Amino acid sequence: MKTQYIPKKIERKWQTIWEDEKAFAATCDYTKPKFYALVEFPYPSGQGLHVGHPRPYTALDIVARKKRMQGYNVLYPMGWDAFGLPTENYAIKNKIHPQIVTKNNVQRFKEQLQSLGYSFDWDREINTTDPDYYKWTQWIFLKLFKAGLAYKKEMPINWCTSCKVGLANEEVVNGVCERCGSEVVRKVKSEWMLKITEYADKLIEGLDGVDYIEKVKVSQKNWIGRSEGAEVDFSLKDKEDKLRVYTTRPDTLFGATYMVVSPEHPYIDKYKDEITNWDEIMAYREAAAKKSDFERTELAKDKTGVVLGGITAINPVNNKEIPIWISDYVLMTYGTGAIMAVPAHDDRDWDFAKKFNLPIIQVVEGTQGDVDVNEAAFTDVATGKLINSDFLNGLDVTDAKEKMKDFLEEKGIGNRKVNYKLRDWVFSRQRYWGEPIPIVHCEKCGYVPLDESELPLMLPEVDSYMPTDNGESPLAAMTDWVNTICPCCGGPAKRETDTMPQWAGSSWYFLRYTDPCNDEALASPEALKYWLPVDWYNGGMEHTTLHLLYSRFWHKFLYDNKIVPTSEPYQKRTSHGMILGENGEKMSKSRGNVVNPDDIVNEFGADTLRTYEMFIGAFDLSASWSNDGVKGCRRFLDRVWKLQDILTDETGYSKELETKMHQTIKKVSYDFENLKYNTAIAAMMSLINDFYKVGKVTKDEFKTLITLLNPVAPHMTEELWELCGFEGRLYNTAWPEYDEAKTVESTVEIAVQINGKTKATIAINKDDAKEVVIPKAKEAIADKLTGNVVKEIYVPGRIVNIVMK
RNA sequence: GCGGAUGUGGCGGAAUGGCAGACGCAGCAGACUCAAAAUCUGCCGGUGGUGACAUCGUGCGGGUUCAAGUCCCGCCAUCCGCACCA
Repeated sequence: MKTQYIPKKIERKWQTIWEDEKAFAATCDYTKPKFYALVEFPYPSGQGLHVGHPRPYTALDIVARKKRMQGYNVLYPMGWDAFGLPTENYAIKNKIHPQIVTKNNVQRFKEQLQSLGYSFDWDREINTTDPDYYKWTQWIFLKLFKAGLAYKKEMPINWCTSCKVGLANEEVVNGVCERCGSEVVRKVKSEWMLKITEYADKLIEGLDGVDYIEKVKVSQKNWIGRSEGAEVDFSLKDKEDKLRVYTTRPDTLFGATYMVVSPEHPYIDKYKDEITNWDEIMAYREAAAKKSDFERTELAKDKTGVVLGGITAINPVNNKEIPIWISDYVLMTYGTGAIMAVPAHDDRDWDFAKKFNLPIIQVVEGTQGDVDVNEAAFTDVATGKLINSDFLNGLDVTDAKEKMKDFLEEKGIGNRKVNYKLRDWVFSRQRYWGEPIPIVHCEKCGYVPLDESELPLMLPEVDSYMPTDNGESPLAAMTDWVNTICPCCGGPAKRETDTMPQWAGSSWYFLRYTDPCNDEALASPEALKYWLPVDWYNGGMEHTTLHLLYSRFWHKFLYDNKIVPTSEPYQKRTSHGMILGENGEKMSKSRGNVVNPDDIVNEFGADTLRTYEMFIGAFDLSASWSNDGVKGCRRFLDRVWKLQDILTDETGYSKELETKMHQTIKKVSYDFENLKYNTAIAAMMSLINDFYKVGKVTKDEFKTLITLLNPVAPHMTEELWELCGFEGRLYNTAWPEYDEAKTVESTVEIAVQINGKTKATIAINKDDAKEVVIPKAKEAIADKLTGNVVKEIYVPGRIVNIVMK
C-alpha cells in the first residue's frame, strides 16, 4: 500500500487550496450557461451546526460540483439569516450585544461549514443583519408601502406571553408560540400588515409554471385556501340594514333555517337597545373572548350559542322569517362574520341545529337512494339533485349554484365572491433585533415613509433589549431616536419603534447573492437577468407556508414593479427529510440522542460524513442516524483509497468492465440530479467491488471512478488525483461521458418462466430473435414442459414466459 | 374530520409491469494474529431436503395481466401537516 487514508491530513489542505484558487467562485461572464443552486441559509444559532444541516447542503453541493464539471457557471452561495429571537434572548440573558452574539455564532457556523468542504462561493456571503444588506430590505418595504401593500391596522393579534411579541398566524402552533411553546393570547394592537392576500391568485397561478415537488404545491394551495361562492344579503325584519353572509352553497338557500353571527359582529352593538336578552348575549360574548384560540379549537366539537332576542332576518328567496344566533363557531375574520345556516347540508350547522332543536329542511336529494337529513347532514355535491327549491328543483348542485348566483345578481340581493383562508401578513414585531421599519408618524401627515436616501435606517444602540409588558418594542424607550422631524411637513414626529419579523430578510436574499456588494440597487439588472430564476432551491417542508410563500409574494411584487425579470423566484423546489436520532426519535438534548457533526468529522473525516448522509436513505424521507452506517461509509472510502494497490498503467476500460463503466457513469449522472444519491453511491460501491473481483483497475477506470465520486467525497478524490500524478485539478476536470450503446451487455442472462414462475436462466445474445430464443429456452426447461403450451412470450433482452395448461 | 406521505429480511434500504431483497449494516464461519482490533474470503428471508430442488414470501382483502412490491378497487396501521374557513 502506498499511503494510508488519513482525512485529517488532507481535508484542511484542499480546503485551503480551493480557497486560494477561488475554485468555486461564480464568474461574471454572462455569456456562459448558468446554474443557480440554492439551499436555505441557516439561522446561526448558538448550538452550532446540527447533523441535519449537511444533508441538503451536501446534496446541492453535489449538484453544483457536477454542473461546474459539465461547464456551467455555477452560483452556489451561502449566508446568514441572523436576525431573530434566540439571539436576542441570549443577549438579554448574558448581557452581550446581539451584534456580538451574531458575530460569534456566524464565525462558528462558517468554520463548521468550511470543515465540510462545501463549494460555496464565500465571496458572496451575506448577512441579513448587515446594514448594507438590510438597507435593501427596508427599501423593499418602502416600495410596498408606497404601493399601498403595507398598512397599519388595529387588530387582535396573537400575543406570545413569554416572548412578549405579536406572532403571525403561521407562527402559532397548537395554540402556543412556535418558538418558545408559551401560551398565545389575543391582544389588540396596532400592527404593520402586508397585503399578501392581494397576491393570493397570482401565488396560486404561478405554481402551474414551476417545478416544485407536488406536496409543496398542494400545501401552498391549501394554505391560501381559495373558495368560490356568493355573498347574499338577508334583510333584518323591520330594519333598513341587511345582514350579509358568505356561502359556497348558494344552491341551498331555500334550506336556510336560521342565521349565525360571530360574537364580535358589529350589529350586536348597533342593535344593543333592541336586543331583549342583552345580559345573556354579553355573558356569552365575554366567555368567547376569554377563550384562547387553543381552547376554541379544543372545544370545536361541542357547539355553543345564544339566540338574539328581538331581532330576526328574512330569507330573500322565500321571504321566510328566521332567527339569528350568535356562536363562536362563526369567525369574524373569515367571510363576513355571518352565515346562513343550512343544517340539512352542512355538518356544523347540523350539529348546531340538533343541539338547539332548530328546523332542518332538506333541499338536496341523493340520487343513490334515501337520504335522511335527520340522521346526518347530506353534503355530497357530486350526486345531489335539488328539491324544495322552487326554480332550482331538479338541477344538480353545480348547475344550481350557477343559476342561483345569476339570480342573486339579477335581483341585486347578492353577488359572486371568492374568499381565501390566507390572511394578511402581520409584519410588526415588538422586538429589538430586527430591521427598523423606515416610517415616521406625524400628527399632521400620518404615516410618512423615509426618503430612500435616508436608508439604511440604522438600528440604534439601546441600554436594554428587554421587551416591555405593555407590548412596546425596546426602541420605544430611546426618546432621542424616536423623536424626529416629519420628512413631509418638517414638524415634530415619532419614528416607528416596531421592527420587522425574521421572515423579512429571507424574503429576497437569493436576489442579493447575484450581486452582493451593489450599493446602488439590491442587485444590478444584468446580474438579475442572468442568474434568475434560481434553478434549484432545496429547503425544509416547514418553510412551505412561511418563507417560501412570503418570498414568492415579495418576488411577484418586485416583478410587477419591474425590479426583477422573472415572475417566479425559484424554478425548482425540493425538500429533504429530517435526520432522526439512532432511536428513530427527533434529535434533542433532552432525549440525549444528539449527534454533533464535528465529532464525526474528527473521527471519520468530512468525506465520510458527506457520503454517509447521502447514503442514509431516500433524500426526501426522514432517516435515523446509525453510527455503524457511518463506519460502513468510511470502509467504502478506504477501499477506494486502496484501489491504488491494484492500479495499472493501462489506459481505456478493460474488456470485462467496459459495460459496467458506462452503466455506472449513466446511473450516477442521472441519480445526482434526481435526488437519488443513495443509489448513486451504491452503484459506485458495486463498481469497486468489481475492480477487486477482477483484481486490477486501469488508469482510465480509476480516473472515471474518482471523478464520479468527487462531488460526494471531494477531498480524498482530489488527493488521489494528485497522488496518481493526473493532470491539473480534479475539480475542474470534465465530467465523464458514457456511450448509451455500451451500457448494455452483448450477451445477457435472462429468466425462463413457466406461467410466470422462473424455472431456469439462459444466456442469449441481446439481439437474438424470438425464433432463436424460444427453442433455447424450451431446451433449458425441457423436463418441465409437460402440458399444452398455450402461448410463448419473449420480451427482448428481458424474459421468456411459456404459458402452459 | 380534511390533505399529504409511508408500510419490502434482524436493521437502513434497492427494484422503466419482467429472476424481489441491489448496496450497506449487523450476524455466522474461515484466513491472518500469541491474542484482539483492523483487513481479506465465504454464507446470510421462512419452511422442507445432505443435495440439485420444491414451496411460501413485499401491511390486509379483492381485481386486471402471460407476468404485480409496482397498475385498479376496498380496508388496516404509522407518521407529518391543516383544522369550526361557511
